[in-house]
Amino acid sequence: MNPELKKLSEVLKNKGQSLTNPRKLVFEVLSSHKPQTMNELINLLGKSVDRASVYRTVGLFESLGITQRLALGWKYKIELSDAFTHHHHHFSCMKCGLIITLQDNSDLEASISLLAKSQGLTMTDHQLEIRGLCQDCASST
Amino acid sequence: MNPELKKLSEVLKNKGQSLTNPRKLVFEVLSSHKPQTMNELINLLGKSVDRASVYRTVGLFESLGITQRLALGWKYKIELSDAFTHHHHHFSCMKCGLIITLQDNSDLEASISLLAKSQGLTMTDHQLEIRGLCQDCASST
DNA sequence: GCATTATTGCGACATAATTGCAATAACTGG
DNA sequence: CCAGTTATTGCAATTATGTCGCAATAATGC
Repeated sequence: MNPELKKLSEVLKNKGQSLTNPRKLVFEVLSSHKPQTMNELINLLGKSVDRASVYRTVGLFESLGITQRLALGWKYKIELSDAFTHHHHHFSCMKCGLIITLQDNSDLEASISLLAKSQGLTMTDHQLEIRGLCQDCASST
Repeated sequence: MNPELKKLSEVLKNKGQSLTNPRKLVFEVLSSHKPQTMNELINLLGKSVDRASVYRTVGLFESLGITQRLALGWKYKIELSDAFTHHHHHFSCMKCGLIITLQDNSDLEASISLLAKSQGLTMTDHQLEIRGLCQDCASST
Protein backbone atom coordinates (compact mmCIF):
# COMPACT_ATOMS: atom_id res chain seq x y z
CA MET A 1 0.00 0.00 0.00
CA ASN A 2 1.50 3.33 -0.99
CA PRO A 3 2.20 5.88 1.75
CA GLU A 4 -0.57 8.25 0.70
CA LEU A 5 -3.12 5.54 0.87
CA LYS A 6 -1.77 4.48 4.22
CA LYS A 7 -2.36 7.96 5.54
CA LEU A 8 -5.89 7.94 4.21
CA SER A 9 -6.49 4.66 5.94
CA GLU A 10 -5.27 6.08 9.25
CA VAL A 11 -7.33 9.23 9.00
CA LEU A 12 -10.43 7.20 8.28
CA LYS A 13 -9.79 4.77 11.09
CA ASN A 14 -9.19 7.62 13.53
CA LYS A 15 -12.58 9.00 12.75
CA GLY A 16 -14.26 5.64 12.94
CA GLN A 17 -14.76 5.38 9.21
CA SER A 18 -13.97 2.40 7.10
CA LEU A 19 -11.66 2.21 4.14
CA THR A 20 -13.88 0.93 1.39
CA ASN A 21 -13.07 0.27 -2.22
CA PRO A 22 -14.99 3.23 -3.63
CA ARG A 23 -13.19 5.52 -1.18
CA LYS A 24 -9.82 4.17 -2.25
CA LEU A 25 -10.69 4.67 -5.89
CA VAL A 26 -11.88 8.24 -5.42
CA PHE A 27 -8.77 9.02 -3.43
CA GLU A 28 -6.51 7.53 -6.07
CA VAL A 29 -8.03 9.58 -8.82
CA LEU A 30 -7.67 12.70 -6.73
CA SER A 31 -4.04 12.04 -5.90
CA SER A 32 -3.02 11.35 -9.45
CA HIS A 33 -4.79 14.22 -11.15
CA LYS A 34 -5.08 17.97 -11.00
CA PRO A 35 -8.14 19.42 -9.28
CA GLN A 36 -11.27 17.77 -10.65
CA THR A 37 -14.84 18.86 -11.10
CA MET A 38 -17.43 16.42 -9.84
CA ASN A 39 -18.20 15.37 -13.36
CA GLU A 40 -14.60 14.76 -14.27
CA LEU A 41 -14.32 12.64 -11.18
CA ILE A 42 -17.47 10.71 -12.00
CA ASN A 43 -16.35 10.14 -15.57
CA LEU A 44 -12.86 9.06 -14.62
CA LEU A 45 -14.28 6.52 -12.23
CA GLY A 46 -16.70 5.26 -14.84
CA LYS A 47 -18.92 2.47 -13.68
CA SER A 48 -16.49 1.33 -11.00
CA VAL A 49 -18.07 3.77 -8.55
CA ASP A 50 -21.64 4.97 -8.63
CA ARG A 51 -22.43 8.64 -9.09
CA ALA A 52 -24.16 8.87 -5.73
CA SER A 53 -21.24 7.26 -3.97
CA VAL A 54 -18.82 9.71 -5.50
CA TYR A 55 -20.89 12.54 -4.05
CA ARG A 56 -21.11 10.83 -0.70
CA THR A 57 -17.41 10.09 -0.64
CA VAL A 58 -16.42 13.60 -1.54
CA GLY A 59 -18.82 14.89 1.11
CA LEU A 60 -17.23 12.63 3.68
CA PHE A 61 -13.71 13.53 2.63
CA GLU A 62 -14.53 17.20 2.91
CA SER A 63 -16.02 16.83 6.34
CA LEU A 64 -12.91 14.99 7.48
CA GLY A 65 -10.60 17.52 5.93
CA ILE A 66 -9.21 15.09 3.40
CA THR A 67 -10.27 17.15 0.43
CA GLN A 68 -11.23 20.75 -0.14
CA ARG A 69 -13.25 22.34 -2.85
CA LEU A 70 -12.18 25.44 -4.59
CA ALA A 71 -13.37 27.60 -7.41
CA LEU A 72 -11.16 27.64 -10.46
CA GLY A 73 -12.21 29.22 -13.65
CA TRP A 74 -15.94 28.85 -13.53
CA LYS A 75 -16.44 25.52 -11.87
CA TYR A 76 -15.73 24.29 -8.47
CA LYS A 77 -13.16 21.58 -8.23
CA ILE A 78 -12.04 19.07 -5.68
CA GLU A 79 -8.48 18.49 -4.61
CA LEU A 80 -6.68 16.84 -1.73
CA SER A 81 -6.34 19.16 1.22
CA ASP A 82 -3.12 20.63 2.52
CA ALA A 83 -2.62 17.64 4.82
CA PHE A 84 -2.09 15.44 1.77
CA THR A 85 -0.37 17.86 -0.54
CA HIS A 86 1.56 21.02 0.26
CA HIS A 87 -0.32 24.23 0.78
CA HIS A 88 -0.46 26.10 -2.49
CA HIS A 89 -2.47 28.47 -4.61
CA HIS A 90 -3.64 28.29 -8.18
CA PHE A 91 -3.38 30.09 -11.42
CA SER A 92 -6.05 29.58 -14.09
CA CYS A 93 -5.50 30.53 -17.66
CA MET A 94 -8.74 32.05 -18.87
CA LYS A 95 -7.93 31.22 -22.47
CA CYS A 96 -6.80 27.61 -22.53
CA GLY A 97 -8.00 26.51 -19.10
CA LEU A 98 -4.59 25.46 -17.90
CA ILE A 99 -4.25 25.27 -14.15
CA ILE A 100 -0.90 25.88 -12.53
CA THR A 101 -0.06 25.19 -8.93
CA LEU A 102 1.75 28.05 -7.26
CA GLN A 103 4.07 27.20 -4.45
CA ASP A 104 3.79 28.74 -1.08
CA ASN A 105 5.24 32.17 -0.45
CA SER A 106 5.88 33.30 3.08
CA ASP A 107 5.29 37.01 2.49
CA LEU A 108 1.97 36.28 0.94
CA GLU A 109 0.93 33.91 3.69
CA ALA A 110 1.94 36.44 6.31
CA SER A 111 -0.10 39.19 4.65
CA ILE A 112 -3.11 36.97 4.52
CA SER A 113 -3.05 35.95 8.14
CA LEU A 114 -2.39 39.52 9.16
CA LEU A 115 -5.43 40.64 7.22
CA ALA A 116 -7.63 38.12 8.99
CA LYS A 117 -6.20 38.94 12.39
CA SER A 118 -6.67 42.67 11.92
CA GLN A 119 -10.39 42.10 11.51
CA GLY A 120 -10.70 39.84 14.51
CA LEU A 121 -11.43 36.84 12.34
CA THR A 122 -10.32 33.30 13.05
CA MET A 123 -8.88 31.88 9.88
CA THR A 124 -8.94 28.13 9.39
CA ASP A 125 -8.23 28.14 5.72
CA HIS A 126 -7.85 30.33 2.69
CA GLN A 127 -7.59 30.10 -1.03
CA LEU A 128 -6.25 32.34 -3.70
CA GLU A 129 -6.90 32.08 -7.38
CA ILE A 130 -4.93 34.16 -9.82
CA ARG A 131 -6.55 34.43 -13.21
CA GLY A 132 -5.02 35.56 -16.42
CA LEU A 133 -3.06 34.21 -19.34
CA CYS A 134 -0.38 31.56 -19.18
CA GLN A 135 2.94 32.13 -20.94
CA ASP A 136 1.90 30.33 -24.10
CA CYS A 137 -1.42 32.10 -24.44
CA ALA A 138 0.09 35.49 -23.61
CA SER A 139 2.77 35.15 -26.28
CA SER A 140 0.41 33.87 -28.97
CA THR A 141 -1.95 36.84 -28.65
CA MET B 1 -30.36 57.81 -14.25
CA ASN B 2 -27.93 57.06 -11.46
CA PRO B 3 -24.21 57.11 -12.24
CA GLU B 4 -23.72 53.36 -11.87
CA LEU B 5 -26.47 52.67 -14.31
CA LYS B 6 -25.02 55.24 -16.66
CA LYS B 7 -21.74 53.36 -16.62
CA LEU B 8 -23.50 50.10 -17.34
CA SER B 9 -25.25 51.71 -20.25
CA GLU B 10 -21.95 52.91 -21.66
CA VAL B 11 -20.21 49.57 -21.29
CA LEU B 12 -23.08 47.84 -23.04
CA LYS B 13 -23.23 50.35 -25.84
CA ASN B 14 -19.46 50.09 -26.36
CA LYS B 15 -19.81 46.39 -26.91
CA GLY B 16 -22.81 46.74 -29.17
CA GLN B 17 -25.22 45.43 -26.59
CA SER B 18 -28.52 47.00 -25.70
CA LEU B 19 -29.65 48.19 -22.33
CA THR B 20 -32.82 46.26 -21.74
CA ASN B 21 -35.11 46.28 -18.78
CA PRO B 22 -34.16 42.85 -17.48
CA ARG B 23 -30.51 43.82 -17.65
CA LYS B 24 -31.17 46.99 -15.70
CA LEU B 25 -33.06 45.06 -13.06
CA VAL B 26 -30.39 42.42 -12.63
CA PHE B 27 -27.78 45.11 -12.39
CA GLU B 28 -29.75 47.03 -9.78
CA VAL B 29 -30.15 44.00 -7.58
CA LEU B 30 -26.44 43.30 -7.84
CA SER B 31 -25.46 46.83 -6.97
CA SER B 32 -27.69 47.02 -3.93
CA HIS B 33 -26.93 43.65 -2.40
CA LYS B 34 -24.04 41.53 -1.19
CA PRO B 35 -22.81 38.81 -3.53
CA GLN B 36 -25.73 36.72 -4.63
CA THR B 37 -26.16 33.13 -5.63
CA MET B 38 -28.14 32.59 -8.81
CA ASN B 39 -31.14 31.54 -6.80
CA GLU B 40 -31.06 34.55 -4.55
CA LEU B 41 -30.89 36.68 -7.64
CA ILE B 42 -33.78 34.87 -9.26
CA ASN B 43 -35.90 35.11 -6.13
CA LEU B 44 -35.19 38.77 -5.58
CA LEU B 45 -36.23 39.51 -9.13
CA GLY B 46 -39.38 37.45 -8.74
CA LYS B 47 -41.54 37.33 -11.81
CA SER B 48 -40.23 40.61 -13.16
CA VAL B 49 -37.42 38.73 -14.91
CA ASP B 50 -37.58 35.17 -16.11
CA ARG B 51 -35.19 32.58 -14.72
CA ALA B 52 -33.64 31.93 -18.12
CA SER B 53 -33.06 35.60 -18.71
CA VAL B 54 -31.29 35.96 -15.40
CA TYR B 55 -28.88 33.25 -16.48
CA ARG B 56 -28.42 34.80 -19.87
CA THR B 57 -27.88 38.23 -18.40
CA VAL B 58 -25.34 37.05 -15.87
CA GLY B 59 -23.54 35.15 -18.63
CA LEU B 60 -23.41 38.29 -20.72
CA PHE B 61 -22.28 40.44 -17.82
CA GLU B 62 -19.51 38.02 -17.04
CA SER B 63 -18.28 37.91 -20.60
CA LEU B 64 -18.19 41.70 -20.64
CA GLY B 65 -16.43 41.91 -17.32
CA ILE B 66 -19.35 43.60 -15.60
CA THR B 67 -19.71 40.88 -13.01
CA GLN B 68 -17.52 38.14 -11.69
CA ARG B 69 -18.40 34.92 -10.02
CA LEU B 70 -16.67 33.67 -6.99
CA ALA B 71 -16.97 30.72 -4.71
CA LEU B 72 -17.75 31.61 -1.15
CA GLY B 73 -18.37 28.89 1.32
CA TRP B 74 -19.72 26.26 -0.94
CA LYS B 75 -21.84 28.17 -3.37
CA TYR B 76 -21.14 30.30 -6.34
CA LYS B 77 -22.05 33.90 -6.00
CA ILE B 78 -22.20 36.78 -8.39
CA GLU B 79 -21.00 40.27 -7.69
CA LEU B 80 -20.16 43.36 -9.67
CA SER B 81 -16.59 43.34 -10.90
CA ASP B 82 -13.85 45.64 -9.70
CA ALA B 83 -14.75 48.18 -12.37
CA PHE B 84 -18.04 48.82 -10.57
CA THR B 85 -17.03 48.35 -6.97
CA HIS B 86 -13.66 48.61 -5.30
CA HIS B 87 -11.33 45.68 -5.42
CA HIS B 88 -11.70 43.58 -2.30
CA HIS B 89 -11.51 40.09 -0.88
CA HIS B 90 -13.89 38.02 1.17
CA PHE B 91 -14.14 36.26 4.44
CA SER B 92 -16.71 33.49 4.88
CA CYS B 93 -17.76 32.24 8.27
CA MET B 94 -18.06 28.48 7.95
CA LYS B 95 -20.47 28.30 10.86
CA CYS B 96 -23.08 30.99 10.28
CA GLY B 97 -22.40 31.75 6.63
CA LEU B 98 -21.67 35.42 7.22
CA ILE B 99 -19.69 37.05 4.45
CA ILE B 100 -17.44 39.96 5.18
CA THR B 101 -15.84 42.16 2.59
CA LEU B 102 -12.16 42.78 3.27
CA GLN B 103 -10.71 46.01 2.09
CA ASP B 104 -7.72 46.15 -0.12
CA ASN B 105 -4.28 45.85 1.40
CA SER B 106 -1.27 47.01 -0.55
CA ASP B 107 1.20 44.51 0.91
CA LEU B 108 -1.07 41.68 0.01
CA GLU B 109 -1.73 42.96 -3.46
CA ALA B 110 1.98 43.42 -4.03
CA SER B 111 2.76 39.87 -2.93
CA ILE B 112 0.13 38.53 -5.24
CA SER B 113 1.30 40.33 -8.33
CA LEU B 114 4.87 39.45 -7.53
CA LEU B 115 3.93 35.80 -7.31
CA ALA B 116 2.29 35.90 -10.72
CA LYS B 117 5.16 37.82 -12.26
CA SER B 118 7.79 35.43 -10.88
CA GLN B 119 6.13 32.61 -12.80
CA GLY B 120 5.86 34.55 -16.03
CA LEU B 121 2.09 34.68 -15.80
CA THR B 122 -0.05 37.56 -16.96
CA MET B 123 -2.53 38.32 -14.22
CA THR B 124 -5.80 39.95 -15.15
CA ASP B 125 -7.63 39.27 -11.96
CA HIS B 126 -7.44 37.42 -8.69
CA GLN B 127 -9.58 36.49 -5.77
CA LEU B 128 -8.89 35.50 -2.24
CA GLU B 129 -11.27 33.84 0.12
CA ILE B 130 -10.43 33.55 3.77
CA ARG B 131 -12.50 30.98 5.60
CA GLY B 132 -12.94 30.53 9.30
CA LEU B 133 -15.09 31.77 12.13
CA CYS B 134 -16.42 35.27 12.55
CA GLN B 135 -16.06 37.03 15.90
CA ASP B 136 -19.49 36.02 17.13
CA CYS B 137 -19.13 32.38 16.20
CA ALA B 138 -15.59 32.18 17.56
CA SER B 139 -16.63 33.55 20.94
CA SER B 140 -19.75 31.41 21.26
CA THR B 141 -17.83 28.18 20.76
C1' DG C 1 -14.82 -17.18 9.44
C1' DC C 2 -19.22 -15.19 11.27
C1' DA C 3 -22.27 -11.79 12.94
C1' DT C 4 -23.01 -6.89 13.15
C1' DT C 5 -23.15 -2.54 11.22
C1' DA C 6 -21.91 0.73 7.83
C1' DT C 7 -21.72 1.52 2.95
C1' DT C 8 -22.94 0.83 -1.71
C1' DG C 9 -25.60 0.80 -6.03
C1' DC C 10 -29.78 1.43 -7.95
C1' DG C 11 -33.89 3.85 -9.19
C1' DA C 12 -36.63 7.60 -8.20
C1' DC C 13 -36.81 12.24 -7.13
C1' DA C 14 -35.49 17.25 -6.58
C1' DT C 15 -33.15 21.17 -8.03
C1' DA C 16 -30.33 23.91 -11.19
C1' DA C 17 -29.21 25.29 -15.74
C1' DT C 18 -29.88 25.39 -20.89
C1' DT C 19 -32.31 25.58 -25.29
C1' DG C 20 -35.73 26.45 -29.28
C1' DC C 21 -38.97 29.35 -30.70
C1' DA C 22 -42.81 32.64 -31.12
C1' DA C 23 -43.88 37.06 -29.07
C1' DT C 24 -41.95 41.41 -27.69
C1' DA C 25 -39.00 45.24 -26.87
C1' DA C 26 -34.92 48.05 -28.12
C1' DC C 27 -32.24 50.50 -31.55
C1' DT C 28 -31.73 52.73 -36.22
C1' DG C 29 -32.58 55.93 -39.94
C1' DG C 30 -35.75 58.84 -41.87
C1' DC D 1 -41.26 60.57 -33.12
C1' DC D 2 -42.48 56.58 -35.86
C1' DA D 3 -41.94 52.29 -38.49
C1' DG D 4 -38.80 48.58 -39.89
C1' DT D 5 -35.16 45.62 -38.47
C1' DT D 6 -32.81 42.88 -35.30
C1' DA D 7 -31.79 41.41 -30.78
C1' DT D 8 -33.83 39.92 -26.55
C1' DT D 9 -37.32 37.99 -23.74
C1' DG D 10 -40.57 34.64 -21.64
C1' DC D 11 -42.33 30.32 -21.82
C1' DA D 12 -42.22 25.37 -21.99
C1' DA D 13 -39.57 21.56 -22.69
C1' DT D 14 -35.16 19.42 -21.99
C1' DT D 15 -30.85 18.25 -19.96
C1' DA D 16 -27.56 18.29 -16.34
C1' DT D 17 -26.48 18.12 -11.54
C1' DG D 18 -27.19 16.63 -6.98
C1' DT D 19 -29.98 13.95 -3.27
C1' DC D 20 -32.57 10.20 -1.02
C1' DG D 21 -34.63 5.69 0.52
C1' DC D 22 -33.93 1.09 0.53
C1' DA D 23 -32.51 -3.67 -0.36
C1' DA D 24 -28.16 -5.93 -1.41
C1' DT D 25 -23.31 -6.00 -0.26
C1' DA D 26 -18.91 -5.36 1.84
C1' DA D 27 -16.03 -4.02 5.81
C1' DT D 28 -14.90 -4.45 10.68
C1' DG D 29 -14.42 -6.63 15.29
C1' DC D 30 -14.50 -10.75 17.67
